[in-house]
Amino acid sequence: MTDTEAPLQKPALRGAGIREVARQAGVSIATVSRVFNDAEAVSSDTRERVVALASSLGYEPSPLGRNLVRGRSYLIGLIVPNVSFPLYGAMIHGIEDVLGSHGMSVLLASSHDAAATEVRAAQNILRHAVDGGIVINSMVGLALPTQRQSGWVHVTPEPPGLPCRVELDNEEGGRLAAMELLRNRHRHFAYVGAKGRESADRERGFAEVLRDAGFDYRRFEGDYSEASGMQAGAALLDGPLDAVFAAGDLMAAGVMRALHMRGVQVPGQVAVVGFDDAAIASLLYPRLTSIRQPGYLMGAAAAQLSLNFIRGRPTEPVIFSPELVARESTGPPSA
Amino acid sequence: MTDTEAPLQKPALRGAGIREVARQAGVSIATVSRVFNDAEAVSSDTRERVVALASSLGYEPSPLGRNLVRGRSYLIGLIVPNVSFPLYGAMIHGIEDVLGSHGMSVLLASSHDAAATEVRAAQNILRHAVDGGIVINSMVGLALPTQRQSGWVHVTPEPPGLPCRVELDNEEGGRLAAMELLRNRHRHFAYVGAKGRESADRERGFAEVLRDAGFDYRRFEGDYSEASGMQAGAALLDGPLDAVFAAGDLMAAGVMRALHMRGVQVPGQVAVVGFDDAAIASLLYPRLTSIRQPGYLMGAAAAQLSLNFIRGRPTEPVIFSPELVARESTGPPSA
DNA sequence: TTGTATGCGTTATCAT
DNA sequence: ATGATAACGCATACAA
Repeated sequence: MTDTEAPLQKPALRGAGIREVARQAGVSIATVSRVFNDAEAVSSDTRERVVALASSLGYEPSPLGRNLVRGRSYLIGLIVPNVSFPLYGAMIHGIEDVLGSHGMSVLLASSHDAAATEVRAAQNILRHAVDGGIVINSMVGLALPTQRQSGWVHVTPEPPGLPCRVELDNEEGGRLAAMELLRNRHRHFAYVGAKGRESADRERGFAEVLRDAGFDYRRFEGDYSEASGMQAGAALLDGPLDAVFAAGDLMAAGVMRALHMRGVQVPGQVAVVGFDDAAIASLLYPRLTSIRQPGYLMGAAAAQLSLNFIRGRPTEPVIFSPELVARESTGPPSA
Repeated sequence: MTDTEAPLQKPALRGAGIREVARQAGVSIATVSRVFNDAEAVSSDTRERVVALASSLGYEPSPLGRNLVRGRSYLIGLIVPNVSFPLYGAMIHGIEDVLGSHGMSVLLASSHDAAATEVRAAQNILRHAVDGGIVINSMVGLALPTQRQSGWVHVTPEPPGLPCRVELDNEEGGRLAAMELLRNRHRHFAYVGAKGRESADRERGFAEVLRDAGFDYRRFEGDYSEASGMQAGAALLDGPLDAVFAAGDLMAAGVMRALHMRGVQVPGQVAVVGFDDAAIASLLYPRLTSIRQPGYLMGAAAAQLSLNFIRGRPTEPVIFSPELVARESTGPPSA
């Protein structure tokens, strides 16, 4: 993939500069600059002349020069574990929208769920004089913003002390799942979780509601993969079971596949709730009830936080509430 | 979301500049520059002194100044319809890897499958003096690179005349699907397509192989959505049917759901092949046989093309071959 | 309203 | 091996 370093030929041929426009228009470069920053007053006469000449010469102010003199790049770095994960896609959408409406753009780098790659991604971004940055589910955590001044907002529950932070109320998510399952009069519950604080928070909420209703539950620890969900499904069938809450939709899919392979009806015999409301949730048989994270809004909030920071405004953590998306996997048996 | 335009406070506080480092080290700024571009020879004595002082002052060359004098931004614009779509995610991965290994970064903007948004995305990117650009499945087509000099590579089959282009051999994909279905001795075929050239190419290959084998097929036009796939499934059951090729995995999922709802066994009674090998393909019941696009490689190729263009090298279209990923939906009946 | 002049932080050329 | 110094393309304070 990496070929021998090539000659990187001289600066790409440039079009007319501000000087040439000024010369031909018979004005100073200051006036041309003013026209394009339409801040101060320019006589509509000269303005027209300059605009006409500029467009005929194909002139546009160079972002490079502008950035240098202004001391900013209008770039916000974004480190994301995996672009394809639907939740992150929604966040990116929100980030782009907010940033775009403020004249900023997204400099992307993926961490691919590995600490080493995340560090490389950060270095890649830091080479670019970004005005700020957003990191989704950082594995490196606080070690990141060390370089240069801070201004990085984290979208993750991990480092609880962080000032610039957007997170989901995972405990509430667990509560929602438990309530949905209780509503359908189940009795034998199970939680399929994973390592990390997110899963722990979800389980805490789940356990709390069940306890208050006088129920206990069994647990299985997976790793958010479908395979681990299948193991969970198989393992849990050893005992009485009629309701499963999985900390991720992929694991929920795995549980459902395991049940399906053993002829267990969903939701007839066992109800299943997932987490994230990924695109696959509505494509499974039956369609999967899930706890949705408001990804778009979380991304938008992160972007806004970043902008606030740049502008020197005080920032404080934003916490979002999840939402239950009820589908067939907890509803009445489907055809 | 858009608050009142804020004061955008003065240039972020800067650290020590090259001048300060030079002064304290008792050398000229030229020498400091040389140290950080370790191109020419600098006596290891002064080099050490400069490096030590720079790190103690927290100095790093400013990308802004460097970019200005070099006339490039080390940025490649990337316009993608939808970040979440797994195929595009794979492409982005490839793009990032190649670009990153050449010191370039990705400036991201999503088009969200709408022409208007794509144009906004392009404008957003063009504000940044990118050195080049990649656009995946452009809806605007050739209207895009008009502004500034070209240098944009397209990942799409749409404008066949484009010099900088990466595309998939969709016809071959259709052939692969037909061969897989023929291999399993089916007789009553159907194609579920959509508008656009991609679908047309896939159908052509599909039809060609079937014709050579002495078979005909029925057709249904959807729009790549699961819902349209369900309609197709329902409609096609009006006639004899034991093999379906859908131009997208979502439509294939819809077909399978429609069959499932009517008690038709897959693959026992009807075999199904999808396209793209999206993540959902391996999560469905049964797991879906699909035609995989080598997304990572296509992205990598696009990035390489873009780099070549920047370096003034000749570029020519790259065409990739799809690959059959055989799973349960065309295999023997599963448990 | 417009022009002059300075500086932004760096690289690169040409001396030395 | 190192130092002056001239760009790079623009914004802006100040003067007119």
